[in-house]
Amino acid sequence: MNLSFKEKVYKIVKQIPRGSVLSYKGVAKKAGRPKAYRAVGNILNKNYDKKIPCHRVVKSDGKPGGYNRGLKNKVALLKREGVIIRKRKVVR
DNA sequence: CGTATGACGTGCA
DNA sequence: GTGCACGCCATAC
Repeated sequence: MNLSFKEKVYKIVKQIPRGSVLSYKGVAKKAGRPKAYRAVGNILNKNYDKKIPCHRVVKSDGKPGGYNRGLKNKVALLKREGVIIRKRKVVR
């Protein structure tokens, strides 16, 4: 594979449609490494890119997890896109 | 339900 | 070359 695991993760996250969220584990699975959910969190939190809606990636519990640009901003962005946040969790 | 622990894959300093 | 952080799961209390 030409692409490193992190590059695959970026590609998956970039394909997340507006108003939708995906868990770190879900991203890892789509990236071909379902057991590397830990790595996904590490990569996305440390490597923010404007082209990557990493604010649409949350924990399996629906909790926001981490965010390089500020956790409050992450929640605000999600709400702005139509994602409802209740008790620090995503309502589904 | 909240807190704690152990084990895991990957990237970075 | 080494250690750290990240999130998830199971188990325990």
